[in-house]
Amino acid sequence: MNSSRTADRPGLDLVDVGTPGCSPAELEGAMGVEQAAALAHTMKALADPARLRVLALVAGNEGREVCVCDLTDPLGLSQPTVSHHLKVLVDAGFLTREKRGVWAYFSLVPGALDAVAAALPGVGTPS
Amino acid sequence: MNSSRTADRPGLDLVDVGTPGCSPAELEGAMGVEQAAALAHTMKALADPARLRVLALVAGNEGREVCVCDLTDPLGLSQPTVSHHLKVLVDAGFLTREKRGVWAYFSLVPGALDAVAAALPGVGTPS
DNA sequence: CCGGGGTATCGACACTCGTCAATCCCCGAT
DNA sequence: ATCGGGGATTGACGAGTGTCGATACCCCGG
Repeated sequence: MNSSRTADRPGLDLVDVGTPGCSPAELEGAMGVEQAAALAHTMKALADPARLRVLALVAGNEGREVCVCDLTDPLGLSQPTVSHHLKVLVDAGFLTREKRGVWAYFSLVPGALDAVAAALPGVGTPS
Repeated sequence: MNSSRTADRPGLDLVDVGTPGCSPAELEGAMGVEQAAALAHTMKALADPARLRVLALVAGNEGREVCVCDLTDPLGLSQPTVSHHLKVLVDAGFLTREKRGVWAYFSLVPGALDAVAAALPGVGTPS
């Protein structure tokens, strides 16, 4: 817990003596804790170079479906690692996995990236 | 290094015999390694509940500038932790720090969030 | 029925990251 | 000049994560 905060902020010491100037809990726009955790969890799935490249590769070959063995070489990662990243992306709702026979084809969920982009705080709040 | 990949994928063995079916490096839209690393580094700054709430708080109080002591209470974090998160956000280019006297006021950089949202692979690429 | 090959899972390891207590710095006020 | 207080930095620790090798699964072809 934080202590102190006994000094007044200059130019704001007018309202009340009880409010010491830092407006302790008067801030608005506070994103809920669960909402922030959920969004952070979703963005953690994107905050990785390998996964971003996976998305770029899948997005760039939207017509042709992409399997795991297509990604190991361009990414320079081992097959278990690529499979792990794909699982993370599928679990986050960015990709869909369609297993036909032995091969697993991945395609990106339309609108998933846009939903994340729109959920960022302050995107539609200019000044 | 990955090995094998000797079998052909069904229905795609038509282009060339030299390409064994998984089209080793024929994928397009491959984001550069540095570019992916930079974007991932930027998104890592956003992939945290505390930092997302900081941005929401700053964005929700655009008119009133926000100092560190304003954030410790709503976030429930200690002052060093809040300062650390603010440093990360400033370093990532999402916030600007303006120190007037003893107090440090933070305001968000307009367009920074939108730039990240636009840099996501496949945002403007619907099918 | 058996073998091969693509894929997913497991265990382990190294590295990064979020958090706090303690401390230091720096500016304004007295 | 001295004091007080807001903010940044340091050091440390626990949790989370990316990576790989080894292995298990499972479907298809012969």
